[in-house]
Amino acid sequence: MEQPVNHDAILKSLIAENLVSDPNGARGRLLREAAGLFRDKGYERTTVRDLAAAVGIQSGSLFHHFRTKEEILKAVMVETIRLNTALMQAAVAAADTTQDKLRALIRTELESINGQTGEAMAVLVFEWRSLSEAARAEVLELRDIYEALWLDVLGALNDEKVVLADPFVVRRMLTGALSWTVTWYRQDGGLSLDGLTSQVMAMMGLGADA
Amino acid sequence: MEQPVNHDAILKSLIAENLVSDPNGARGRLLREAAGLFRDKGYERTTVRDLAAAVGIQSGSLFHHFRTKEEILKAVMVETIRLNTALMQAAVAAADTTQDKLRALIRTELESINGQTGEAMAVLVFEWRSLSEAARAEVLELRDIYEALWLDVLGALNDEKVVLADPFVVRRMLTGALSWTVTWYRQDGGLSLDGLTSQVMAMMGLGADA
DNA sequence: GACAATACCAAGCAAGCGCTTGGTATGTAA
DNA sequence: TTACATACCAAGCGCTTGCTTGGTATTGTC
Repeated sequence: MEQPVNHDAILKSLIAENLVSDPNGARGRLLREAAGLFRDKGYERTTVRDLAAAVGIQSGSLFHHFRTKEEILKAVMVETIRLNTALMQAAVAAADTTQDKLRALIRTELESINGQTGEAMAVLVFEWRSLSEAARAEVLELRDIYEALWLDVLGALNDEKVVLADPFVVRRMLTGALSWTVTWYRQDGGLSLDGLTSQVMAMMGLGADA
Repeated sequence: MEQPVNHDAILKSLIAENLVSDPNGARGRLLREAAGLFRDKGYERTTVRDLAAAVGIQSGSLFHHFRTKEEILKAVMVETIRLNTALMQAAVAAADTTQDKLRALIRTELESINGQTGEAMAVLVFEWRSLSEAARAEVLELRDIYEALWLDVLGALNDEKVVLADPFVVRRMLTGALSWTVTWYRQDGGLSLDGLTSQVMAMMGLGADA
């Protein structure tokens, strides 16, 4: 029965802590456009000239804000994880039962992927290979915090014998299933995000629930 | 209780029909190496020089076998779908109950992704964007046949009220979940492909079953 | 109003890209 | 033996790529 946590408030506090760029600022706008381009064309196919054109500057001027193209990709990923971790934490905290917490996690991740910030989330999932070894390690560290949220809830459901499969395996299956929605789900179709969430729950044999 | 269908026999008959290249021939060897490189580095990051070096020829000589680099990607995808469709059909035909058929589909797809031919299967899933519009349409046509196999079985399970969620949605969730295994599952770990299949069934609330 | 820092432009470099070209061995058939 | 196709090499063309450089507006600070 979670009231959708205030997305804007969380975003604002992250901006205040300098953990996420203000989407109105130059840097934030670039990251937003970059996320969109990376999702649509892939990191490799997106040129620095594409990126620059998207925010209306010359390609060389990009390197005043970022040292390399890869640094842009990394920034997109890091800020996306930070935002979504915060959103997840709030959503889980607002839910009562364990099953509700799972529902909240699924719903929030679906929203992260298919909502306004979805472009960045898709990049996080599909452009992994384009990160250098060093950057990958850094991003992974943040990702672990995010994943721990899931494993806590799935572990509890396993203890309650509501979900019988291994929590690690279930989480990984859900990662694939939910992120894959970016390739086919359209919010303006006949299925709402809540409806999609219910379908996922139903697929796991979990009821319409409370 | 399906006896794993004879993989080699199916492969041979496809080669005889000229639907799949002989992996011992020059073309087949290149496609195999290409699939590996595309999976590991991505299509864009793989250069024609990489491809040529993998089979021990000069980069220019590639274009004696294929007109463009994209044609190589397309060939990898087309042949992979053809092989796996045939494998799927055999696996489904060999299973008795509907639930067994689902198990066979899951098991076969997991094997396709994580087994010997898995590299190509991963390419099929993750390098979609790199195909031109025209090639995409052609590959999609083949893919529809493959997907129909799944939808038949999932539709039947839905009629039987064994799986309550929408067959289309379930199939798409499974596509994501199963293909995502390529990023984390290692066959030499503690979990066998049969074990993994059971975990997926368990996640859907379907028993250890027959 | 002086002065630096910031944000950008215009131009272009070096490297790497997909692909072409002209030629040479090797195999097969008449 | 001649004739022709197949499978390759060596060289490199034209273009795009990420990124650099040197300079100029714009902004904030005292």
